[in-house]
Amino acid sequence: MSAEKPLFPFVTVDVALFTIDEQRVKVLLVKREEAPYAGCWALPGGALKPHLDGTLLDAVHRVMERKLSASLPWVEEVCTFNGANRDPRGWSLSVLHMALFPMDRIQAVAGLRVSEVKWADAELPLEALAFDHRRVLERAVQHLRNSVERGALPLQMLPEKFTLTQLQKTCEIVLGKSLDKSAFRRRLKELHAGDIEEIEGEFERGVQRPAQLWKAVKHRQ
Amino acid sequence: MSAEKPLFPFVTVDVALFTIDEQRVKVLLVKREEAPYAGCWALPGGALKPHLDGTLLDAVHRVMERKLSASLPWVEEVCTFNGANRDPRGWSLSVLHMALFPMDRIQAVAGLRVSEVKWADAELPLEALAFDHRRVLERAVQHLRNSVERGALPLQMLPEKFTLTQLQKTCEIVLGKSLDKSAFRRRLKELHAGDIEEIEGEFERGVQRPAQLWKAVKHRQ
DNA sequence: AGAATAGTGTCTGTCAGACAGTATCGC
DNA sequence: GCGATACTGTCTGACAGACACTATTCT
Repeated sequence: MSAEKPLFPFVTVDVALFTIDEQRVKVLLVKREEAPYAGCWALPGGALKPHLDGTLLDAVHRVMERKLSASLPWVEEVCTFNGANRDPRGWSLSVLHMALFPMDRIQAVAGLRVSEVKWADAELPLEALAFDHRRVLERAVQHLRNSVERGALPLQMLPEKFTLTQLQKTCEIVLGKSLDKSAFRRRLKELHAGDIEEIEGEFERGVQRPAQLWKAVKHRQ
Repeated sequence: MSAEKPLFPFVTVDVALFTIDEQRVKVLLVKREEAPYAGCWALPGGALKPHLDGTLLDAVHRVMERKLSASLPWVEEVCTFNGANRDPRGWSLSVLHMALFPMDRIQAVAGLRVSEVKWADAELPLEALAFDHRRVLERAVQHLRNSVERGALPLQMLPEKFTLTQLQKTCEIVLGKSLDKSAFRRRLKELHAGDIEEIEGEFERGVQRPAQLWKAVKHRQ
């Protein structure tokens, strides 16, 4: 019950917010303004505020809306990182969440405060991150990849209207390997018939045969 | 910052401890002695004590050792249950863990304090459980099943020495469906060559051809 | 016509379930 | 030998990757 041995741990949420840009998986990083690790890049996150947040998910949305001025279309709990020694301020418990962000709205975020927020390559975390966020980020990337590997569609990374080729390319970038077009579409028809639907009469045009546009079918998350 | 709106949530660990008995998946329940839900059966668990526990996993082991007089051979974090309203005492965050227990040591636990601890059928949770533990248990069962479905072997539910038929039967009980012997063993050879090994010269004998005994290869968890 | 990409059909090798066959014990 | 279960080999159907073919636009 002394100051060094508090009865409660710090409870925080950390968010790995992923999108796709320049053919790479990107993650949102913020520059820490306060100690510890002031000036270091870190995953966005913040302390749970029981008087404001009904659930941890509420905390995630509250914290991220301040940083994004936009709401998150998809959030998923991944796991916790906890212990007496991972934060110099004391016993901390942080719950990692993975979130997805549409690639066509990157600018709305990146343009905000360039010196404080940036989209970094999620798979080349060259620089040091605050706390144990390097490990945390690795787990989040792994979670994303596993989800797609098991057949989940990262629809929330895409624009509202997208082509199947875009969807496939997104999966390929996440997985880091190329997929067969025919097999990919066969699987879509068999397993994801209820997740996406054609937008009748709308096509993406270019120097080629027009591509059917699709949209995600809204499920409650 | 008032008494009604504390700055910190309760942080607890809950444990779904599974084993196999009478051809069924069983889970350990304890009878609550204190309010709220006094007299109700619940999943074992307890509050994190930052001055005693280096990590949440330490808390799990500390809490369970008091109830089992035995250590847990396998513990895995599953997910959190949290919110302002799930515990009448206030904002609570409990981290669910799944643990496995060897079927040949059930008695060592069940015999302790029969009125306070019992092994209940994990898939027929007929009676009401304290808090939201019914949902919590469902998630834990689902986690166990998913793991085995994806190919994990629930080796920690088995005795130290076991036959492949026992291992297969255990998987079948968890999955709730029968498996093909030939395919099961083929997969063991291909994917789990490093996880189990024969105990040379040791066999399970009965009114039949003796069955080779195997043991789990120790990995750090 | 030719380039470019969308979208589809077919082939084929791989893998997993089905099932039958062989092996080895107790009685 | 018979019952019982351990263990193994082969067949086959489903599925997924490979790849080629057709379709439709712009230039």
